[in-house]
Amino acid sequence: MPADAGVAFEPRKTPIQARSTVTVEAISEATVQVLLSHGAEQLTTTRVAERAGVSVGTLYQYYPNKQALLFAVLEHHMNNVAATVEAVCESACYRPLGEMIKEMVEAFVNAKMERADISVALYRVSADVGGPALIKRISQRSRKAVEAMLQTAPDTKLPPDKFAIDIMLAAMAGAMRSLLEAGPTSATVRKSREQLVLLCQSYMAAATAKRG
Amino acid sequence: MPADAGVAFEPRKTPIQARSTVTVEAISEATVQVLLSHGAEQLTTTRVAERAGVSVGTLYQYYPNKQALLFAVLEHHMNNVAATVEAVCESACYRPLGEMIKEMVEAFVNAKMERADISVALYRVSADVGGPALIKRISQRSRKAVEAMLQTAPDTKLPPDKFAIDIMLAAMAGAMRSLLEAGPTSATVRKSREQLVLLCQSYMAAATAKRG
DNA sequence: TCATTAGATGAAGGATTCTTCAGGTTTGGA
DNA sequence: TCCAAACCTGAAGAATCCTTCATCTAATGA
Repeated sequence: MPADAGVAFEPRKTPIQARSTVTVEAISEATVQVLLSHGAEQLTTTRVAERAGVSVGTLYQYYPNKQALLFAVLEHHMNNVAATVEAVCESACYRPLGEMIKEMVEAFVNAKMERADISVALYRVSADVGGPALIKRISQRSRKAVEAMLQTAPDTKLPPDKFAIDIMLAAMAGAMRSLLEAGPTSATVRKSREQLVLLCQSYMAAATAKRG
Repeated sequence: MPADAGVAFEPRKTPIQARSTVTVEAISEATVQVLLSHGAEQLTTTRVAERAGVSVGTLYQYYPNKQALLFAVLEHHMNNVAATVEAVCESACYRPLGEMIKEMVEAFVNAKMERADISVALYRVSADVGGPALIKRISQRSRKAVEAMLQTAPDTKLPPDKFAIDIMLAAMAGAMRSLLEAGPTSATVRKSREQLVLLCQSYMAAATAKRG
């Protein structure tokens, strides 16, 4: 059985006073900072607390354990990206298929690049914290958003396949991961974004029969 | 700086007698077994040695540290997959573009599925062992093989772009990872393989101008 | 003002793991 | 047969790290 079965991830205490709200945010931000400066391997609860300017005990008042802390940061980051994609999906309804895809893919790439360093740091953490399960959950949300958008496309005949959308999103995310981990230049990013758009466009065009 | 900077990965001693060759293989295999039965988190050098039927000391005679052990297993697995892809690329030269891609993608999917359990276990380990660097190295090998194959395609005009091939391979691997981590049924695998072929075919068709 | 609750502290407990090394066993050749 | 090299052993050293809890301080409201 996987190591992380049945560990509590829920926060232990909810901030009530303004003071503790600040503390919790400081801890969250410190986690990212430590991840960036020391790497996942060297991230200890003590170090995070230090960086946040609080004591370890305080950290454990809001996060039941180290995993929960990392999970919270991962979740926050992924929610950000997913929310961005969902927003774009809504605003791109009723446009031609190619444009929809372009908007969506570019939004995704841009959201990831916005905090490229954090993305890379979190890749290293993801596996130890139940990342795959979280990814599955969030991917599903994104898939629904994309699916809803595609159904409003004027130039497709077949209803877009759930399965195909999943594949497309996984491919997009996978290519992006590979790109981020390679430490891309801004020129590389531009070119990748363009190619990724083409990739998704051609696949979706092939997966949904065209009318005219 | 990343945690794993400057650690020795080279084997400490090379097996000479037949006895030690057996030992090293037993350790390698035991690593995979422990990975599968206990997960990456619970993998300790002592447990691996136990499973291999040797003492920890013996393990450290051939692997300088735990990372090196995991890295060796990861490298072995990835080399396997890469070699399979390269072989197929050679044998599919001079065929129409679509067929080439189909052969290549199916070979990749099949190779990954062959040892699906190991693949999943290794995903969890990859980040802690310098996986990204290894992936980069091996991807490059695969890309060259694919590139060479594509240049023999009779029905393309533009020379296939290095960059585009990288994107395609990363997308393919990323989608496959997502699939494997979801624990697919054999029906899902079949459908995914088919869709992945379509994804790569349509992208490559779009990226290389056609003649007839 | 004072009692009550929220919040913070950090030394110490407890547990685990990686890795070494001094000494024993096996192998292969002379 | 005998020795040197190869190989194996596993208890113990050493280093971390996670997490707790008794205690202290700050805020709230009556």
